[in-house]
Amino acid sequence: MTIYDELKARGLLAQLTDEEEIKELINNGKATFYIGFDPTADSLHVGHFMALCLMKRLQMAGNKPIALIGGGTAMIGDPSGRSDMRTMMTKETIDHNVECFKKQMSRFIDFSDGKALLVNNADWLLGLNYVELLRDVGVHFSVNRMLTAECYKQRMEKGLSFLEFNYMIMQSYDFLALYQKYGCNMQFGGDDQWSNMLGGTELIRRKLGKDAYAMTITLLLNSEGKKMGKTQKGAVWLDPNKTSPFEFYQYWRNVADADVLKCLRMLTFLPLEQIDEMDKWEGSQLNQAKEILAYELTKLVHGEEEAEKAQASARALFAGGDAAEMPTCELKEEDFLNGTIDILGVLVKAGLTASRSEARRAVEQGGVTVENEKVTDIKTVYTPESFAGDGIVVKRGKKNFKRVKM
RNA sequence: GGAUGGAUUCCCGAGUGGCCAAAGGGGACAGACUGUAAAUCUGCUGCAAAUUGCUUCGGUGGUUCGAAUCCACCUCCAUCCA
Repeated sequence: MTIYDELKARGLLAQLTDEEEIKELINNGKATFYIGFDPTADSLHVGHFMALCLMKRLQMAGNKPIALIGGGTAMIGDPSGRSDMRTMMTKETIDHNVECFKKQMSRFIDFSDGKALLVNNADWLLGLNYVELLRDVGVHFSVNRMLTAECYKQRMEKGLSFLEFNYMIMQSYDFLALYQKYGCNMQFGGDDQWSNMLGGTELIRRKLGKDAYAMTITLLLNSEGKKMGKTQKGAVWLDPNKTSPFEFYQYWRNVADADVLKCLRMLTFLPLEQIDEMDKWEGSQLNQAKEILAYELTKLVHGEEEAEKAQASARALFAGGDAAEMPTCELKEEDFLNGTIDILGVLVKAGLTASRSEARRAVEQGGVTVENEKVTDIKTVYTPESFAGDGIVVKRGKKNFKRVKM
């Protein structure tokens, strides 16, 4: 199976500028392609992960990837898919984020011996001269055309600043710069980047009279049409300090039935035959598929050892037993008042609830369990001895656990 | 710069002097049912020493016994005019 067919079978391809040409290039390892990542946070998240996987797949097929970190474009902020303006980031924050991105990326992509490149567009964007750029690049953009672009449409209602309006131009300029510097002839990105990417191919054609190609990856949406990889608390991060391997595992373990197969195809490296086999599964059997998905992804992101641990913990916990690997928190002397701490205090200290009021509600509604015993009285108190040794397991709801020690 | 409309709790959105911690919906959370799923039903959704107290309705001052509601100024947003 060719790489192109595989990508297609996995449902990764969304839009392509020239299907035949792109097929030809990537199947024969003749593509030098880039994917841009704007350092808007200090860790990559699931959305980035998908792009990195694509990079890896194409790299394995002999193509040369360029990972572009948008240290320059992040100064502007991409309006695509946003209903309001991003908060502006300082240069320092961006620089810090760029460093974090670099570290995380090198775990996934092999950058040795020029097999892949890692560049930062701050290197060429920040030094640009305004008037020169206008004359050089600005002439090739039609404002009328730009305004009809999908990525600006949503913003026409809410307002769009000139700053953000220029994002497309910067991204197009990136493509041109990479084309000239490294012979980069293709750009990949999320489907929400389509109009920005077209800007680049067009600029190259007008400026150099050469052809360059663009291809977008399907956005990972759940069955409700929302972007996956987001929780109430925010994104699911790849940084174990921001999203622990256990939480990461649990996120995938809990995806909806309707989304498991799609996730397996798009995110894992499991052979398609194996996934097609799982496609026949129904009902509660899908639970196994979820377990596989969670395990595979945790393994890819955090390594086999962490994946094993997360899986073992999850199995033990939901089977009602005890688990060695569990989020733990330690109480201190000062958490006790007159030698005791009440259940509300424990819940708050363990981070299981945000406030005592919330803790009170949880207990009153029968959602709190300590050592597998339901707590019904909000006045229940504990002494330091209760937390001695391995501590006690406090549970709020069905899926929030914490081992509380002294 | 001018005119008009607007800013309410996580989001949308009612409220236009006391009965307002603020309707309704969404989301989130908890319970039942289940398969760590979905759907459904129920509860719940500012904080706390909790039948009470405290802080919230863009900001600052003011009127009033009493302000999300009235007045003044300011900030921001939208639309139209320049």
